[in-house]
Amino acid sequence: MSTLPENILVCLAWPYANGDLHVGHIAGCYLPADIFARFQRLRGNRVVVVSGSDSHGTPIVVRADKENKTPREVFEYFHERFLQTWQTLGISYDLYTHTDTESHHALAQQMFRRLQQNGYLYQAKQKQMYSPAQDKFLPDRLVEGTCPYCSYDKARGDQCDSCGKLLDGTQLINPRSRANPADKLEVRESEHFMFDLPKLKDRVMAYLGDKDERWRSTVTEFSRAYARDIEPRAFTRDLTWGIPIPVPDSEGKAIYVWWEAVLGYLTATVEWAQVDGKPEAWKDFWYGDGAQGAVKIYNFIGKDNILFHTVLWQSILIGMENLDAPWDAGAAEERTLNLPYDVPANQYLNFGGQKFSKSLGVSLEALDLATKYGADPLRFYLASIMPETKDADWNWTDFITYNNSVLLAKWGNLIQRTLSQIWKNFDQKIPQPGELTSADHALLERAEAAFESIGAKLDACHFRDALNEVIELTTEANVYLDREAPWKTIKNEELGGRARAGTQLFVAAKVIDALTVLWSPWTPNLCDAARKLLGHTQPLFGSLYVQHVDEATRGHNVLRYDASNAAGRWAPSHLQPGQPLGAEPKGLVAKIEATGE
RNA sequence: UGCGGGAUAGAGCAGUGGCAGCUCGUCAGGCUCAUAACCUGAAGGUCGUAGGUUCGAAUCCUACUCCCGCUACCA
Repeated sequence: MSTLPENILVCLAWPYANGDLHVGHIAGCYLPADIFARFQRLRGNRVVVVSGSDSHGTPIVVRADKENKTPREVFEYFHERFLQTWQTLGISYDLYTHTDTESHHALAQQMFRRLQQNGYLYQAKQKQMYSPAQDKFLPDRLVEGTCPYCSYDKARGDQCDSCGKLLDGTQLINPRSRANPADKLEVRESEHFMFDLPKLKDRVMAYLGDKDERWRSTVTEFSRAYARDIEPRAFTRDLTWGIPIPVPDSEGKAIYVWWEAVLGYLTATVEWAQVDGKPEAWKDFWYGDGAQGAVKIYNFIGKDNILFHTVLWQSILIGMENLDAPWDAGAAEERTLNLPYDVPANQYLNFGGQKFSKSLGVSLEALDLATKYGADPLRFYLASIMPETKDADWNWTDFITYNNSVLLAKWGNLIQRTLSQIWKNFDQKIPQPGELTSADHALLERAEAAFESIGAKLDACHFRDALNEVIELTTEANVYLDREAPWKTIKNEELGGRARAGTQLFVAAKVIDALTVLWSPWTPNLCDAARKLLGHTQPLFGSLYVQHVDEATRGHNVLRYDASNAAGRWAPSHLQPGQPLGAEPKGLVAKIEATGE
């Protein structure tokens, strides 16, 4: 076993700021990452969670044109929506920023220069569609024309919707601009920078070579197959809405959004360190083993992102070695950046054919659902069906059922039935236990052992497996109550009377106390509420807040995590007899009624 | 067309060579502390199709079918 604390950097995929987040995004990436981060914080590790909104790229420009707005207005709107979504769902970022900050721009250009200096960028000409009217190159998506294969006359430059063939904009017959069909397009050559990935292939393959034990096979197989036959990829695009490349006389050339978006993991860590008042702290995660012990970098993503996070991002990190100012002005010696330790990629959550929105009158937008039903029911259901090995489906009936029959009926009810007896019959205080029976010991030992076994599963990113064990222990506590029946014991001196009932309820309360920690990565709000009832005064976790960061020419809002009050520990219960309950227990979990229309 | 993943009880899923499991739902029973919540038991599957390897296959091999992702400036 490694020694604690470890430096754990949790990187979440950067959501594209051109539309709201739906439950599929949450289940695939953000929720598992948050469960993991909360668990690691409870364990006492030094955890930093970073991500941000991806603000560049064509779709944002398209949407902006359509709505008569600037790209910046579009992405800033969705960035604010994302900040709300994270706060409502409790996705606990140490820093959630975006890619249009001055510092990200500067560091992305530094990445470009460093890759160039290290010999990994070269120039090549590419044919692309050019609009004389707009005086710019058009993205293939925005070009329309007749498909050379099936003659469909509204084929897009990237793909024909009729026959499904993948196309190149220059292949279209009678190409025209989708925005302005009168515009006569020409094929022109454009000079671009290419990332010489084959040069880095051996080092990437070596990196992928020893990942079998930890990584999911869906991730390793796919990545190796791709890396084996890797080819150069374009590093620049003809786009004004992006980060300009640091090359003289290259107007209109931007860094292809993918490369600078993944770089965000690094630049956001740098920004986190600055905002946190410890500008050098990012090095503890990106260089060597860090000042305070081993470093592990995790990248949580969806399956569509695998190659970018297992091959291409690694190529950048390796290719950027020996970074200099402004990253690391004082570094004299050669330095290499740390590569991801694990890339737990999930499959997709789909909505296959469900008539969800009609029956309940809501969409599957994550912010709406969390606002309407609360974060915990949504987190719990999504975690229950989390697509770890294959695609899953959102189902309204199941959502309601999972909430009502597991979260409420098993877990909420366990708290309610136990604490209400203590409240009524034991002076609102945790009872003093007498001698423990073998059944008492068995359950208490089980609750203690759960920290080790569930912890191991969480540490290995086996979230569903871990959750099942938490539910199992919750059921065992319910079984214990049913067998022991303190409500009978207290009325029957032959069974031990009030003293024995007090012991039974003490055992149950102690297991509940442990369960509030074991459940907390999934349902943090419910668990903190339960702990208040038990009489605890400090919360398990810290809280999220928005902070405004000013730079030279513009400012931006970031989400941060304040851990100063967090008192949770991933450790067995220390609940003491005599501790007064915090309040009269009543309905911690709300029942969700099916509208039945 | 290539590369990768998936197909197991009504639904959602676990199970990588040794009697087919879990949660929910259904049916029956118990309990009455608890938000009609809790607990026990039962019914329900020829493990996508067809072959093969093996004493033995959901699990390994071959072919096929369907679904998903990548091969796109949709991150």
